[in-house]
Amino acid sequence: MSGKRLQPRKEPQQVRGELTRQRILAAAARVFAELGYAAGTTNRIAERARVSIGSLYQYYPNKDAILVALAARHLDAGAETLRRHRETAGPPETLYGALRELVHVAVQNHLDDPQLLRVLADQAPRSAELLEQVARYEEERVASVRELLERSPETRVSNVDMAARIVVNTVELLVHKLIAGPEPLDLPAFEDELTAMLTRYATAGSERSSGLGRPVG
Amino acid sequence: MSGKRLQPRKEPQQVRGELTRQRILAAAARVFAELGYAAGTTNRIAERARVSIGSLYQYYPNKDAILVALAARHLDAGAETLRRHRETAGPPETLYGALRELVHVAVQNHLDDPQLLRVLADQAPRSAELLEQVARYEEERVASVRELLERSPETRVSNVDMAARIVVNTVELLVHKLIAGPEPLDLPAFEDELTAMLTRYATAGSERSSGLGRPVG
DNA sequence: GTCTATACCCGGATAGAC
DNA sequence: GTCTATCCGGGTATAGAC
Repeated sequence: MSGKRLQPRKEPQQVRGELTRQRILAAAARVFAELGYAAGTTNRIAERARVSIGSLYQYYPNKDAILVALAARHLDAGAETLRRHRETAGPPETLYGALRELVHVAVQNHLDDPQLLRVLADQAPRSAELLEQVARYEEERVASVRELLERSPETRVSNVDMAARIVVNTVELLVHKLIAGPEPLDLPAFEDELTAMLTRYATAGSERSSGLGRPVG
Repeated sequence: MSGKRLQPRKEPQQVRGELTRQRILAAAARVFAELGYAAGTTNRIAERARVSIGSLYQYYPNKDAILVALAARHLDAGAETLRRHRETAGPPETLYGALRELVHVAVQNHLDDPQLLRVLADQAPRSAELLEQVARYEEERVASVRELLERSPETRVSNVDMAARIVVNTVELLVHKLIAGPEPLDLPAFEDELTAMLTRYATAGSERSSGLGRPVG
């Protein structure tokens, strides 16, 4: 009973804790991006976060959990990117517009830390949980594109299922690879060309019928 | 000077040696394909090859060398696939034919061991040597496609450089991912659709002008 | 609640017998 | 020329002091 300590310590347990948690995550992002998953050791992450290895393990039970947290953060960012885009651009009206949105959002979503994203996609340990989560997400997008193709009167593809898989994966993979690649990329040109390819594919050359900005060629 | 051994031992040094060498390589292919590079330990490879770990290191100086050998073997197979294809089909005459060949050869080249190919492409430790070798190979193919696009009168793309990069990478990445994927793939349909996408892109919907087998749509 | 020190494990690679 | 046994390094994770 000696206390004269009202308003004790604000709430450092919560705030500072969350802060160092973020520091660790940020450090992990950079270390994984630079060295890959295998060479990105927990010691190195702790060092980069200027936190001892012991502290790191107080926030994350193991190395894998850090990667999962990073992945979750990326998925959230993806949804957020789409939301913000629609906030100004509105929902797409034409097939061309939808495909352009698909491409644009993917590009935006990979601009911040392409290297890390590549590690996440390529070297992530295929834990059943994470694997399933990603698969479900992809399935979702494929279904959405398939629906888009079916609904749109401009569509000319013969095999809608296959087309949807091809479109989604093409965007995803190309963006991953080309943005993360060593040589700098002319982003607007890239978006234009990729969107053009997808649109011409989906409409079999009848892209005049939609609200195409520039009738390429 | 005691010998009564003419025709001594045939030539077991050469023949049996090369044989176990191949056994090790085959075992490594399966182990890497199943477990990935990190979890595919040399011990496990030796075990699978029914060879002791000591013997393994007599044939390969380190783990990485095994991976490089595997990669080299794949590149050779690629060239061979192309050669055999042209042997019966002849060189492509039209833009459509060239793109179809590009797709078909890529698919054929990934049919034998897709899992392994994925490990090779994704998890290979980025040793400068291997990295450069792959980059050069890709640059080669991009240049070839660019030339193809420039030469062909049917071409309608606005940005030839970008288009060539997109085409080559799309084929490479899609084939990797979709063939290695869990769900079975309708190969002929896949080849048809992918070729259609690339052709429509390159010719901007004027694919009627070439020797197109089926005017899709 | 953050640190240091270290236990524990496992993989790559080598030594040396046969 | 193939084996067994082992070294050595390093990475994850924990114990326990402060």
